[in-house]
Amino acid sequence: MRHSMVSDKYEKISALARRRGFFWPSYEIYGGVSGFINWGPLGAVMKRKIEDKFRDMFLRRLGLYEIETPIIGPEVIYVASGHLKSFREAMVECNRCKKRFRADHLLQEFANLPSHETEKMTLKEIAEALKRHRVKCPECGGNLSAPQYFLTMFKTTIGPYSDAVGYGRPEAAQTIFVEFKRLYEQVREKLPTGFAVIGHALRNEISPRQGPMRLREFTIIDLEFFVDPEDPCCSLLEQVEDETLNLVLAEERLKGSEKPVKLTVKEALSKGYIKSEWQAFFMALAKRFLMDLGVPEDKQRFIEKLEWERAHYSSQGFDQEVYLDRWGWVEVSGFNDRTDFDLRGHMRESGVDMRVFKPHENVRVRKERVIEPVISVIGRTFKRDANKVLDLLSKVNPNEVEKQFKKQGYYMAGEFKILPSHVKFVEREVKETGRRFIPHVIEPSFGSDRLAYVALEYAYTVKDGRVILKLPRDIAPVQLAVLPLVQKDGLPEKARALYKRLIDEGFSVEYDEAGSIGKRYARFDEIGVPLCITIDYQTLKDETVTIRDRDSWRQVRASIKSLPEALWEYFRFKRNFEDLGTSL
RNA sequence: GCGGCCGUAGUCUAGUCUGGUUAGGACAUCGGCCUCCCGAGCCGACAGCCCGGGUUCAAAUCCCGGCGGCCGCACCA
Repeated sequence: MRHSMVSDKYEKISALARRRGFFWPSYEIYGGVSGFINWGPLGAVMKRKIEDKFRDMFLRRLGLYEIETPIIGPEVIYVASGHLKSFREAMVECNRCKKRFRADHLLQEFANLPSHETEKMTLKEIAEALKRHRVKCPECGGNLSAPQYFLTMFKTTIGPYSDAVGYGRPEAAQTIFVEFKRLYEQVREKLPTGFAVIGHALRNEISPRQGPMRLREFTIIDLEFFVDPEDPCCSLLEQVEDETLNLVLAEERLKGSEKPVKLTVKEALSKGYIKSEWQAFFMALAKRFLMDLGVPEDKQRFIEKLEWERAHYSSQGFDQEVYLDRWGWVEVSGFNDRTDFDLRGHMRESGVDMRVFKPHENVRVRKERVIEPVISVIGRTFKRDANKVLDLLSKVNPNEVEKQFKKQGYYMAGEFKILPSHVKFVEREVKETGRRFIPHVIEPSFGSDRLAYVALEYAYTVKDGRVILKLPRDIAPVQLAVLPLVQKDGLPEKARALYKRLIDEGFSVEYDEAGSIGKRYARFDEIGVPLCITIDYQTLKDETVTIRDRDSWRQVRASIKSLPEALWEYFRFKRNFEDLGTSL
């Protein structure tokens, strides 16, 4: 961290963003509330174009789908997802110096309790343990307050006078899991398949700062990709297998180093560093995504999360980080193997079977040894409990029962002693038409606001003391500016006609005749308009215009007639600037 | 949430210590003049003491509280 009196890039970008309408803090006229920002006229368009780029790369091209779901959800959802338990921390405050600490950290440090133990403790148990081990404030030795939970979900009630508790979603993922059964039917029971939500999420951060980087309300892009755990191969791997990734592995981090290794996707998988092929695939895609947003590959890395850093649902996780001028490495996306954790949780709480059925290629007939209870004997022996016993026996493993019979002459099914006379073992033919299982989930998740900020930071350049936002042409909020060279001799009229024409062709265009031509170029450079089209005296003679490139300030001359098609190709990266006309 | 520093037009800033005329300037913006390709020049306009309370004849200035920002601590599932 730097103590800069000189303003850093973040400050410069914030100032520009506020002045020109990319982003700024919300509710400023009432003093502002930290953790909330507005995206302005330019920022909202740019952010939407970034989200559209995600839609193109991750959904359209892969045949996956986007859905739109509510932000508020009933409490049970966050019971099932584990957030109500995990999305909070027991904290204590020192009565003397007022410093606050995580209670579990204190217990681990001063009472030598392992983390898996402190994790399970209730508030009461934590309070007792703190007392028992005489834990004091590690800073000043003062007495600590009773532990209290701080829940980082926004809580509300649903309906008037209702005691139905609801929460703002801290991630959009749960709204997908909850609907999985129906969605799976709608895509005609296809696996693998995936659904994305691009929408707001809420997290009641204790003390958010850092402008658009850490918000209480932000746009999350969650893609939940469902796979058969027994068929985890990625069918699209060849598209990315030679893509290189900068990986900071957990084993390296445990040694206290953050040295990245540069490996191809293929290598990272074969060495077992990335456990899931689909995870690796999405990471590679994310790398390309960020490169397309202007972040060079050496400013990107994937850092493997250590066990205790991972979310409660994750079995392996990488964060994609981008190097930023002010904060160093900052997370822009996360890749988690969520296994069947979430669907299993919703099965448990709702009682709905979320398993999918996958038919075998051929119906298999298998001989199976099963337990057949001798009902008459069981009835006589267990009387009232007979049904309970039958239920238990239907779930036991026959081989295990047989083993116990051989070993000790009986088998304990719960509290009931089963004797060999209670059951028969029979060979039965079982037709296996398929299998039922809970799909596993690979989740790429992006913070849209961070992506937008990152794109701005990497676009921000200074040339001859002037700011140029070198935004990739497909996310620039304004595509074209049409400018009469001077404000007389019929040039404005000619320019306005061209402006209308280009608007009609579907471009986002600005018209501007105020001030000198240089001043206007500068203004449009500052908001990242890729091309300026200038109407000059030559235009009046031969219907040609100059097109000026934002980044090189070079110009070409082109006929008005050729513009619409050429420009469409340019903005789809099918044509270079030099090929828009003849060089000047 | 704690501590330190800070808060004057859209932006940057003078003035605050030592209370006192109409809060001064620059850039930006808008209008006009000028202008044949890179924030040119001239004229004019718009626009400000974070909010609340207190002290005082008088508060941008002193005091208290709040809000916000930056940095550090903590937090970031």
